[in-house]
This record gives sequence, C-alpha cells and structure tokens, in this order.
Amino acid sequence: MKANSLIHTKEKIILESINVIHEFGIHSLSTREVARRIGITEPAIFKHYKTKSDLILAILDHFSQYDADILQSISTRKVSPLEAIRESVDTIGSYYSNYPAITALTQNYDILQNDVIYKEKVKFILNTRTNFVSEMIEKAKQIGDIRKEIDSHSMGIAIVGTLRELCLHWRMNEYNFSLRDAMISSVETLLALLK
Amino acid sequence: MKANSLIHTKEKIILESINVIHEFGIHSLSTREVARRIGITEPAIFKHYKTKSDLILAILDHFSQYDADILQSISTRKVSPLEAIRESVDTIGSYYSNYPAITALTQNYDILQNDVIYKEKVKFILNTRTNFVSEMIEKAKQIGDIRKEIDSHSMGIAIVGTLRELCLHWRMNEYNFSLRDAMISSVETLLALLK
DNA sequence: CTTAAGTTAGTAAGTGATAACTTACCAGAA
DNA sequence: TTCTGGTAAGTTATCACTTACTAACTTAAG
Repeated sequence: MKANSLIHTKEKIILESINVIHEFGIHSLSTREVARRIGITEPAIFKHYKTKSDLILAILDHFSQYDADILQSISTRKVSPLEAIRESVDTIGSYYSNYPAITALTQNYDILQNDVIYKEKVKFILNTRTNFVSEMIEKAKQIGDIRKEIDSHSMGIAIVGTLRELCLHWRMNEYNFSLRDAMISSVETLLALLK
Repeated sequence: MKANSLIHTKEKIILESINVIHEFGIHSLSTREVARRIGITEPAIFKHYKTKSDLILAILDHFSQYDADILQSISTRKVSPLEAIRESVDTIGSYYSNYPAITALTQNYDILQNDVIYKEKVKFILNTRTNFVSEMIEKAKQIGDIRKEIDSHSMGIAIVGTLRELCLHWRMNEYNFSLRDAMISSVETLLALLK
C-alpha cells in the first residue's frame, strides 16, 4: 500500500511534468503547476525529487527508457537491418501518435543541452537513436541491401532529423495528420532510395 | 548621430539577445542580462522594445530576414532548381559556420510556437524554408532532373530536417566539425539519390 | 500482541532571488 | 521646447526551495 502510493505519486509527477512541458514549454515547467495539477502541495514534490534538476533528469530517464526497450526488443528478434529500422519507426510512430505530449521532449534537446547537468544525458539519448540507425545502415551495406557508397553516419543523422522534423510539423499543425503514417512513409522513401 | 546611435542600440539589443539565447537558452534570456552586456540599464531596453515579447518578435524578424534575402537573391539569378537548393545550403552553411549563435534560433521553434504571440511567425519561417526546397524539387521533377515518383513535400521536410539535425549535432559537439561541409555533403547525397 | 521508535508523504507558511516592467527624472539634440 | 535615450529606484509576481510540523504506516523489542 505505502510503496504503491509512493510509486504512484512519484510517477504522476513525471507524467504531469511532461504534460506541462508539452503545453507551455520546458521553461514554464514549475513545481507549483505540477503540484497543483496532481492535487498535492508544492513541497510534496521535493519529498520525491530533491531538486527540480533531479526531476528533469528523471523525466529524461523515463523518456530514454522507452527507446532502450524498443531497440532491445528489436535486437533480440533477429530481423534484417532495414526491417529493424522500419519496425523501430513504426513502434515509435505509434507511441508518439497515441501520446503527443511526449514529442515535446524531442524538441527540447538543445535547450536542455545548455545546462551541463543534462548535457550528457541528452547526448546519450540522441546518440542512441542516431547510432542505432547508422549501425543498421552499415549492416545493410555489408549484406548488400543498400549501396556501398552511402555514408551510414550521415544517413543516420538524415533519418533521425527527418523524423524529428516531422514531429515539429505535427506539433505546429495541431496534429492534423497521422504522424505514424508520415514517419513510415518518409523512412520508406529514404530507404528505397538507398537500394 | 542620434538616429545612428538609436539604430545601433536597437540592433545591439537584438544581437546580444541572440548571444544570450545561444549561451543559456531562450528561457534564460532576460532584459537585465542583455542590458548588462551592452552597457546600458535595464529600463533602456524598454525604450526600444515596449515588451520582452516585442523584442523576441524583432529577433525572429531579424532571423527570417536573412533567409528571405538568400532566397530572393537566388530566385533572381536563374539557376536550375537543384542548383538553387545547393546554393542556398552553401550560403546558409557559411553563414551559420561564421555565426554559431544564430543556430540557437533554429533549435527553438517548438518552444516559441507554444506561445500564440510567436506561433505564426515561427510557422512562417519554417514554412518558407520547407516550401522553397519542396518547390525546387517539384520543378526539378518537371524538367526531369529527378525521378517523378518522389514526393516533393516529404523530401522538403527531410532535407530541412537533416540540416536542422546537423545544427543540433554541431552545437552538442562543440562545433568540432565543419557545419558547412556537413550540410553540403548531406544535401549532395540526398539529391544524388533522387536522380 | 503490544507498543515505542523511526520513516514516509504530506501540509501551511514563509524566504530570498529574480523576473518583467513602471515611474519619475534628466541631459542633449532637433 | 519637445522628443529621445538614458538613469535610479521601486513594484509586483513568480520561482525554487526551506522550515516546522503532522498523520499514518513499518518495524522491531519486550
């Protein structure tokens, strides 16, 4: 019971923080607002997270955990490298489509990176994704699925950048298209060109 | 003298604001800090910009003006559509390489877009670029420079997204590679694939 | 099986810093 | 004389965070 409600509040704080970041931007994330929304007082937040920085680090961990799980589950099932990229994009696209608020985090890498406290974690999140795509492209090259002259590092950045740009457009245009479909179709086009 | 120094201070405020955004993030942009840096008192800022929001709008205008000038100058000289894309990337790449602080603005579209005051302007900036690339690709399709089955809208987003992602990597990795070269090479690769 | 001690998750009230912005004033140029 | 660009001092709001306290639960000793 006790441990249960503890975990509950601790997680509620993170989820509600993500909503605040989504609605007002990360600079408007205040412990006051989060507390108000989940119906506790402001100091209660500090029982769970010593400082606001600790909370933001926990939000980043929460976010990166989903990525890690996807990449983990794809790498255990032995699919072809290009199929691995397709599946990861499909999964992330579905996740984002059903949880628009989480896409706010993908648009805040640069701001967070300004603070030395968050910099390494943000770099890790971004590099995990980019490296995954780059490595899959490299493997696809080796087994002859795509052309040898393609630079896998550049293409990794291009694909991840394209997906992030789609998130931005989706957010700016009030989610008025299917993010998942757009992600899949863009990646499909790019991968087809590499053959 | 008077008009001269007025323009001077008014512009100094914008340029120094961009530096602050670059160093500490847009949420840490304060009138106090900008005033301190250019050697005037805080209220003097408000003689030039009625509110902080007005200042931020002026920063966005300053930023978008450069884009408009580039696209304008390219469209007057009659070059091929793909050449127009290459030239714009070359020009922007050089500009950013010589003025790293300005790239901070490209990473703040989402945050600014949260505020209704900035939303239309940010959309305009982003759409101007994306539409330019998309239109050039569409034209290149029509004159047979690239394949018919390419979706120009998607490719516009992909190219702009790739460039923005390169800016992010450049910033996160302390500008330790040539942004201009990376931009040119990435766009060259993508355009080559479309043939 | 009680009960005492410790821990946890909460509250009310307050603190110091900092933010944007205002007011009232002034020197110099037109 | 009027306007412009500046100043010193102050206002109000909000921020992260602290203090001092409490109720409820957990654990361990008698």
